[in-house]
Amino acid sequence: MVTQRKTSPSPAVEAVDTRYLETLMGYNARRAALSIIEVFMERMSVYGLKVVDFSVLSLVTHNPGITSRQLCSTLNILPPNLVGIIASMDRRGLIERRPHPSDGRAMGLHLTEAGLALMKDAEQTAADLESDATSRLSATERKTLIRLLQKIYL
Amino acid sequence: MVTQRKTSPSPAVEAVDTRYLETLMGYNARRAALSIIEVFMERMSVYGLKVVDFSVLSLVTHNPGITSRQLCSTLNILPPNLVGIIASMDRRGLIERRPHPSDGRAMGLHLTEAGLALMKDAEQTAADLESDATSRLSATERKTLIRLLQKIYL
DNA sequence: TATTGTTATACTCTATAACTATA
DNA sequence: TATAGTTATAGAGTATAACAATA
Repeated sequence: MVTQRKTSPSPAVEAVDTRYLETLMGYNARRAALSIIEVFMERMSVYGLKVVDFSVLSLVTHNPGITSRQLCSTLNILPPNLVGIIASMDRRGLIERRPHPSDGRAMGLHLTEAGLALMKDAEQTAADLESDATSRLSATERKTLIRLLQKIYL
Repeated sequence: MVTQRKTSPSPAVEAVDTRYLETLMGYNARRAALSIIEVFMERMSVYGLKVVDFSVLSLVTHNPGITSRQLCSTLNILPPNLVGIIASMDRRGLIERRPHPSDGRAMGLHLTEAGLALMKDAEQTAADLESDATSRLSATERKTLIRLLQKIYL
C-alpha cells in the first residue's frame, strides 16, 4: 500500500529543481568562477601562491615598476589588504620594491630573478589549467565566452 | 630636456597592461561574477537578504519541503554555515521547519505567506537586475553566455 | 555504521578608521 | 588639500572537529 505517499501533506523533495537559479547570470557566473578557482587554488598551492598572489605577481611581471596603488585599482583590492601580500612576496624574495622614479611616496615593484623563474612555471600551470577547465568548450566557444564575460564587467 | 626620462632605469607604469590576465577564464569569470554580485548585494539589502540568503529562499520557494542537507549539497555550502541562515529566516517568519515525512532526523523547509510575498518582490528585483547587468548583451548573447558558463561548472 | 542537524571554534577574506610622509 | 602606503581592527565568509538523534 503506497496510498499514504499520495496523501502526505508535504512530500519529500526527491530531485532538487535548480532551474530558476540557473536562469540568473549572477548565479551561473559565480558557480563557474568558483569551480575554476577551486582547481586554481589547488594547483597554485605548489608555488605557495593564492589566487590574488598570482594576479599580483602576474601584473608585476607584465608591468615592471607598477605601484601598489595601481595594483589595487586594477584588481579591485583595498590598499590595507595588499600590504601583507606585497610584504610576503618581498620576504620570499620574489619581488623588489624600488623607489618610484617620479613620486617619492610610491614604490615601484619589480620581479626578482627568483620571482621570474617562479612565474614562468606558474603561468605554465595556469595555461594547463585553462585547457582543463574549458575542456568541454571548443576554441571558438572559449573565445566567445571570454568576450561575453568582458562585456559584463569591463 | 627630457633625456632623463629615456635613460631612467625603471620608468613609471603609465597604463596598466592587463592583457595577460584577460586571457584567463578564471580571471574573467571571477571579475564578471563579482561585478554582478556587487549590484545584487546592494539591491537585495532592501529585503535584508544576502546573496546566499536569496539562493536558499529561492530553492525553498521552488522546492517546498527541501532539507538542509539538500540545500547544502546543491549550493555547495557546509552544513554548519547553513544553520545560522536557516535560523535567521525562521526567526524572521519567512520559512517554517516541519518534520520530514519519512526521515525523522531531517526537517522539511517551507515558505510562509510572508516569505512568499517577500520572494515575489525579491525575484522581481533579481529579474530587473539581470537586464541591467547584461544590458550590453543581446538576448542571443545572454543565452549563449549562460549556456557556456554551465558547460564550465555543470 | 552512516547520516542529519547542530555547537563551538578557527581561519581566511574583506572593509573601515586613522596615521605618516610626500605631492 | 589630496594621495601612497601603512597599521590596527572589525566584520563577513568559509572551514574543521565533535556531538546527539535517527537511519
